[in-house]
Parts: sequence; structure tokens; C-alpha cells
Amino acid sequence: MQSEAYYGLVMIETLQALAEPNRFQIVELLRGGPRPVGDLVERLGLRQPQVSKHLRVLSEAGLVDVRVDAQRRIYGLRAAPLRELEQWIGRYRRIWEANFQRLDGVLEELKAKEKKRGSKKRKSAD
Amino acid sequence: MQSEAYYGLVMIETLQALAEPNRFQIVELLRGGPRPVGDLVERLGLRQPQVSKHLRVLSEAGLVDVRVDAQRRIYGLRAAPLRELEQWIGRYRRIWEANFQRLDGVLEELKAKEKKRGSKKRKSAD
DNA sequence: TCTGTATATTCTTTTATAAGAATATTCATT
DNA sequence: AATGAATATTCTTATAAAAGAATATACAGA
Repeated sequence: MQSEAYYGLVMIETLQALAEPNRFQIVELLRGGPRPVGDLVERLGLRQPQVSKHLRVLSEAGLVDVRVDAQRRIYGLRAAPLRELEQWIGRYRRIWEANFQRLDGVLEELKAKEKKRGSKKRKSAD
Repeated sequence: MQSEAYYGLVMIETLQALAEPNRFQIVELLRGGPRPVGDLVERLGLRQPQVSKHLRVLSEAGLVDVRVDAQRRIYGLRAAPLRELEQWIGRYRRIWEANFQRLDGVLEELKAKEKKRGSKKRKSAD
């Protein structure tokens, strides 16, 4: 009984893995192709154990795989999770492609008691 | 002029907002259209304050906006962050569209012997 | 003005996650 | 077999984020 409600369970892991700045950077670096750990350490300015730990998270999320080269481990991106993420976002595309607002039943119900005041709040400065 | 290295700074906030299961669920629910808080509370089975707090995070990440209807707040999705996320992923599309595996010659031969979880023994002092 | 409804905010406590530091493991070379 | 290099793992500590609980705010209607 894997309903759509639980579709996100795998997505969450991907998102959590990507949501950490250093891991995001690692993924960005790997976009250019596979790299050994030491290379990432150098470019990120992190300590080796931290990089290894981040790589482990990415690996467990399926975002990277590893190839062994003597003492070196060459990490590279895996397509699957990113592809899935793209597919997931694709389901939202209509939000910016069409007039998204007010085509749902919930709104219909609300409109029944429509009051419509012009007050706007929650606007943060930038 | 934004350096690519820091392109992620805004992306991170989006990812972090989405990476929390309940917030992810909220976004999924809002895909169907704007909803008042109480409606989300009901469907999520969370307590109202938690939902409000999650909505605040989403709001600060720019993922939702709010419309006031008397005491109600109707939250709806905003396109921008999702569109950016999609664009970001788009830069990775080649990973699953093309022969991404750039086997730089030396590495291909080595193949993989990985996945060897060892045990821990051997304790020596010096 | 008082009351009920809907939502937000402010604590405090709990839990998850990242960094630090030290050490272990693996492999190539000698 | 010993050594050095590259990477991983296991602690511990620090920090960030979520949940709980109580309360505050805003609004509509009587």
C-alpha cells in the first residue's frame, strides 16, 4: 500500500542529503566528473574525515557511487536520485506554466463565504 | 554577477525546507491548490502550532505565500523556488542522458571490489 | 465589549546532525 | 614485513532543528 502520500520517502533522503551545504558542494564538484576523496578535500577546504562522512551520506542516499583505485576511492554521481527529483518537480511544473490559482475544490468552498479584504501582511524586506 | 560556487546558497534553503517530511507533505498537499492552515492540520495529523511553524519555514524559503481571509490564512505554493530547483537539476541532466561515465582510462580496469565491511580487531600499543 | 474561532509566537525539552580528534583499515612500494 | 599514503570509522562534543505546552494575537459576530 504505497500510496502517493509515501512517494516522498525516497525523495526525502535525497533532499536531506543535498540540503547540507558541503554535500551540495560535493555534488556540484562531481558534476564535472568523478573525483578521488583527496581532491574533494583540497577543493572544499574541509578535513578528510568530514569529507568521507559526507560522502557516506551521499552514498547511502544513492547519489554517488565509488570506484576503487588502489588506496584511492573515486566518487562519481549516480543518475537515479537526481532523475527522480527532476520527475518529482515535474509534477509541479504547471504551477509556473499555467494560471495555477483557484482551480481546486477547497477554494470553491472558501469562495462561498468570500469576504475579500485588501489587507496584506507577512512581507519581509530584502 | 554571481559565482557558480555560491549559486547554491539560495538552493540550500529550498532544499532544507523541502527535506523535512512534514513540510514535504505540506508542499505535496498544496500542489492541489491553496489551503487554509486548519485544513493542513487536519490532513497531516499534526498539531496546529507545528503546522504554523513549518509554514513559516516554507514561507521564509519563499516556497509558499499566504492570503488572508478573516481569521484564516490560506497558504499556496510559489513557483520561483521550485522553478529554480528544476533549473538546477537541469544542469545535471546530461548525467542520465549521455555516456556520463568518463572512464579516464586508468580507472576502468580497476572495476569494483568495494562493499567490504570489515570487522575491528587488532589492538596494539607501542 | 465579550466570546469563540483560527492562527501565530514564545518558551522549554528532545532529538538529530555536523564537526573535532584520534585511530583504524587498506594498499603499494620497498 | 615495515612504511607511508589515502581513506574510513569511532568516539565525543557542539549545534541546529523539531516537538510540546502554554499563551498571545487577530478577527467576526452577538
